[in-house]
Amino acid sequence: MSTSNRSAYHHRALRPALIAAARALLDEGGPEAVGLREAARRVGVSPTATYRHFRDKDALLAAVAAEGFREFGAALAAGQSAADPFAGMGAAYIDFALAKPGMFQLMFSPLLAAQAADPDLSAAADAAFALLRKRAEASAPGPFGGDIEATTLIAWSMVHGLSRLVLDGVLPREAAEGFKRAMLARPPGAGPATA
Amino acid sequence: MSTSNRSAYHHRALRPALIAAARALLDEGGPEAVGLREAARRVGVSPTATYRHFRDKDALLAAVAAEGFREFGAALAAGQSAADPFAGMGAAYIDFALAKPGMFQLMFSPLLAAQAADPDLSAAADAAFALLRKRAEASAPGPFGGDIEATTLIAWSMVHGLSRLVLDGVLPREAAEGFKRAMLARPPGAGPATA
DNA sequence: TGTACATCAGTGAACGCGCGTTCACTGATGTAC
DNA sequence: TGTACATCAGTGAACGCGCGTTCACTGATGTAC
Repeated sequence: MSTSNRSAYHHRALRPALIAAARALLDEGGPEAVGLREAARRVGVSPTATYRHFRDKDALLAAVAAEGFREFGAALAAGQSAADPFAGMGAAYIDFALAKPGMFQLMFSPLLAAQAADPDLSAAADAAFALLRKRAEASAPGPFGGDIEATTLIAWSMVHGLSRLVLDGVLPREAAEGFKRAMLARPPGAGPATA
Repeated sequence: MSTSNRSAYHHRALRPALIAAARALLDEGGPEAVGLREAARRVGVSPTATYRHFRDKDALLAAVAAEGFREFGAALAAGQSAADPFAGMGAAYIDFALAKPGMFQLMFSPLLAAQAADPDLSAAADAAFALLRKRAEASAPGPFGGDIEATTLIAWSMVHGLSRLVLDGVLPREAAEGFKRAMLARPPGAGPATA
């Protein structure tokens, strides 16, 4: 390691290290568990050092969430290359939420709206959401009519709601499997049912 | 007021007063904003007095959530007496979430699972959820097949997801109206689409 | 009707916690000449 | 190649905050006799 034997005073990669530490906290205890001081402690740096790289706590969270949205977009894109693209993307949505619950919760927290001015976060989120819309566009008319707006809204709401109900412990994890099977049996993108 | 001129030492109705104060905090700032100390402060009583009526903070929150679930159940029941019972109940679900966002978030927070042992909360939640299930039962087969489980899951996920996406500021409030219109146009309880 | 006393419902002070953020600072780096 | 110096990236101490919870306590209530 060429970086390990240099002076410890200058970390040289504090920003990504702080983001990584915040992610670890996110994984361990959800959005509530992420703190500037604790992240700094994990990296082995004083709390103050944080402010060299992030305006405040929300800026750090926004950076983490942006990373999350990029991974989310990639997962959705990969999902739609399944035999049934619509159901595939839906399954990818749910799988992401269940695999990275802390991240998912952060991404869909009020932070997103509060940090709307953050170009990195906004761009990452918009890109992911655009995938959903594109997919609905390709698959409309859905079972609720031909409106693309409505198809997007309904499909998105469905996978999002299922994800949250499972994450919040209202529905058991197996519900996600049942849901994915039902989606596959007759995805909303399959058009009107053939009676 | 026969109660106003008695000694202030014994409040006589501290429990409901604390619940009401907690609800007010919930309305003002969401679940995060609810605190034992602040609730006690509002009622004009020492923080310690709280412990005469609630084991701890979570017990107070559970009492508030139970109240919420009772109102939620009543709203759902009222909603299903609409011309289209399925869409009516769905609209009632969404309307409740948007009208009482703090309460809705508390009800569907990890608290519910954490306080599963609380009989009052469990009963209230189960009663509300049973209504959803009953409605799906009456309306199956839905557009995803005849499985009652699947119909419940899908319809519930839909309205829940839409509610959360709007509450979290991801979708604009108008989306809820568009969603309700789409539901009415072809509710999942209407059975397979007539091509 | 009056009184003793158990019980109930409060008080007030304190503990320990961790947080986000600001301040004045210093050590390390790298660039211009 | 060496040196002066601006800039950058850290430090350490402190502020003020509010929280949940525990402790030993006291004032008010209501019931038995």
